[in-house]
Amino acid sequence: MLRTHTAGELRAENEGESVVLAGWVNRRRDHGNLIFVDIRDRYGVTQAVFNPDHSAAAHAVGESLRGEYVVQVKGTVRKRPDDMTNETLDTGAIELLVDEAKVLNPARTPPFTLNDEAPVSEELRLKYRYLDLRRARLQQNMVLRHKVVAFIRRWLDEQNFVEIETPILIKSTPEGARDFLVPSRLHPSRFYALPQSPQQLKQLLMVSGMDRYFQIARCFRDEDLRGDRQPEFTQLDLEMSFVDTEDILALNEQLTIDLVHEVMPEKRFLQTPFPRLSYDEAMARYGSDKPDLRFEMALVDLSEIVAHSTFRVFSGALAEGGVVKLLVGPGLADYSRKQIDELEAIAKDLGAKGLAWAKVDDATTATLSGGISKFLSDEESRAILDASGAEGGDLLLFGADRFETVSAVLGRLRLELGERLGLRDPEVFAYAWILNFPLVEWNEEQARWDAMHHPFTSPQDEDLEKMTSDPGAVRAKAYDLVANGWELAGGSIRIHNREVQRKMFDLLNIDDTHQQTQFGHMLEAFEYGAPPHGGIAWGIDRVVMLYAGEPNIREVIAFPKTAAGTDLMTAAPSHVDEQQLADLHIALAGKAVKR
RNA sequence: GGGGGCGUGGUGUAGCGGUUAACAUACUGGCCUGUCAAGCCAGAGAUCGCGGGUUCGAAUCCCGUCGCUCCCGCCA
Repeated sequence: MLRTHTAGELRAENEGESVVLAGWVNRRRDHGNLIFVDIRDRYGVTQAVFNPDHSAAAHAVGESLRGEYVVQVKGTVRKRPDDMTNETLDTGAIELLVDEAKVLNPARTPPFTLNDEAPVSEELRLKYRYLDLRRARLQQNMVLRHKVVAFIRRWLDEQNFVEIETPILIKSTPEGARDFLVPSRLHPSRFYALPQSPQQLKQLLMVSGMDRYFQIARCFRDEDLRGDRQPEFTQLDLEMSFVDTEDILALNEQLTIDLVHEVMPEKRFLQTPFPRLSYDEAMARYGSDKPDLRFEMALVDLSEIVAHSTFRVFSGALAEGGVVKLLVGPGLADYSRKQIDELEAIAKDLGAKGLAWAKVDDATTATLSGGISKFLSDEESRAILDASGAEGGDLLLFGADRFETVSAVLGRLRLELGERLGLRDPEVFAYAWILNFPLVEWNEEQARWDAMHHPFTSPQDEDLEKMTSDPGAVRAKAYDLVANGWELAGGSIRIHNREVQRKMFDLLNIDDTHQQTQFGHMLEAFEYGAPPHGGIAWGIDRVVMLYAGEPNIREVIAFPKTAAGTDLMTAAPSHVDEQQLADLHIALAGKAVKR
C-alpha cells in the first residue's frame, strides 16, 4: 500500500504516529517558508505542513505542488495548537508535519475547479465526467447510491429472495416503449432488443418455481429524455409467487421504511403506514397520478356549481363534456398581474387556452374581485367559496377544459404554488400507494384499447365481466409507489389464468397469430403450471435522486447521457467502419449515408 | 416531431448598436513561518459557438446552423 491511512481518519488520538498519506492536492497555501497543503481523497481532507526547518527536501517538493497533483506524504501526526484547529474538518484537530514528500503524478490545471461546488456548464461536467466525479457532490451521491443498493440486496436476501441475472439480448416486442435494437451477425436481417425491463423473464422465473426473485437490473428505452429519464436506467425488479396485492405492498412498504431509516435517518415520513389513494382520487384531488402529498391544496370540482353559468369559458367546456375545477392559492390575493401572467404561461404551456382567476375580498359576504369575478353570480360565488373553503385574501385559479387538460394544468399549478409557498419540505418523505388503476386506456390515434401497465396485468376479480361490456371501467390489480411527486415504483399482480389472458389479448385486439409470434413462449409457459404471482419494479435512480435531494437524474448516475442521448465523454453514439456494417449485413439509407 | 432558455479569457458572469470588451475566480511569477476560500504585488490570457445578412459600424439586431438545457408529444 502506498498509504497507511486515508485522508479522513486521523484524529487527536493519533498524535505522534508516523503515517503515510496519498491523495490529491485540494489546496495549497504557500507562506514562503511554511506551506500548507490539503490532501484530499474520498474519505476527507487532511492538512499537511511543509516546514523548511524540518525538511528542506520535503519543502522543495511542497513548493512544486499544484492543484490535483497526486502526492504521497510521509510525516508525523501533530495536534494543532488550541486556537488553530479547524472545526469544519473531521481531521481539523491534527495536521501532518511532512518528513518526506513525493509527487506520484503531476496534473494539468483542470478545466474547472474541483475543490468547491462552483457552478460549471453541464457540457463541461459531462465531457470531463471523471473529474466531476472527484467533487464532493457526486462522490456523496455515488456512495449513497451504493448504500441504497447494498441495503436492498441484504434486506431481500434475508427475506429469502434470490437475485438472478436475466439476459440483455432478448426478443423485441413492439408494445410499450421503443426498443434499442442490436443487429445479429449470425442471422442476417434479424435483431435482438435490449430489455425495457425484465418483465417477461421474471414471470417465467415464477413458472420455474423461483418463488422470490429480484434483480438490480439495467433497463433500456429508446424514448426522448427528461430530467428524471435516461435511455438506460436501473430498476430494482422483484417478483413473488403465491401473493396478492397486499403482500407486495406490505413487503415493499417495510423495505422502504427500513431503507430510509438506514440510509437517510435524518428524514422523516409524513405518514406511516403509507396512505393509499385510488387512481381516480389522485387525479380528481391533485390532477396527477403521482401527487406530492407534502401539502394538501386539493382541486375542487365546480362542474355542478357552474352548470348553468353564463360565463362562456365554463359553459363551453361543460358542453363539450369537460370539467370546471378550482385551485385555491392560500393568501395569494396580493399576486400582481405579472405573477398571474406567469401562472397563465404555465397553464398555456400545458394546453390551456388561458387561466381564469379571481380574488377573494371577503369570504363571509362572498365578495370576489378581479379576473372573471364579474361573470359569476352572487349564488355561484357563494357556492364556490362554500365548496372550496377559500377565505379572504385567497387567489382562485380556474381550469375549464377536458378533464385531462384541467388535471395537467391545475396539477402543475398546484406544485408551482406549493413550491412558491415553501410547502415542499425536502426533509419530509410523503410516500403513498396509488391503487385501482384502469386496466386499459383508450388510444385516440389508433382507435383501440392499450394496456395501461402491460398485457399481463390482472384485472380485478369483480371487474372481469366488464372486460367485454365496459373495458374503460375495469380496474387492474396494479399499484404505484409515489413520494413527493415522483413515481418511484410500479407493479401488478399478473394474469396466470389462460382464459383471462385470452380475454385481455382480445380486448387489446391482439390476434392469435400475433399472440403466438410475440408472446407464444409466455402463453405456453403458463400452460405448464404457473403459480399466481405478482411483482413490482423500483426506479432506483429516482429513489436515489429523491434521497439525495437532486433535481436531475444525471446527478445520481456515474456516466449519464445528455438530453439528446449522447455521451460527451466518449462521443457515443459514433459512426462505425464499413466492415463492421458489412459483418452485420447492414446498409445505411437516406440521411444516414451522409457523414 | 414541437416550443422555451442559454452559449463572451481556463471557469462563472457583466456588457445588448460605437467601450481599450468589464468583474470575480483560476493560472504564471515575486514577497511572505500558522494558514485553512490565506494575504499583498505584478503578469499573461477572449478572433464574444459557427456561417450568412442588415448597418458607416455588430458580442449586441435578423436568418440559418451546432452544442447544452427545460417542457409538450413519447415513456406497455
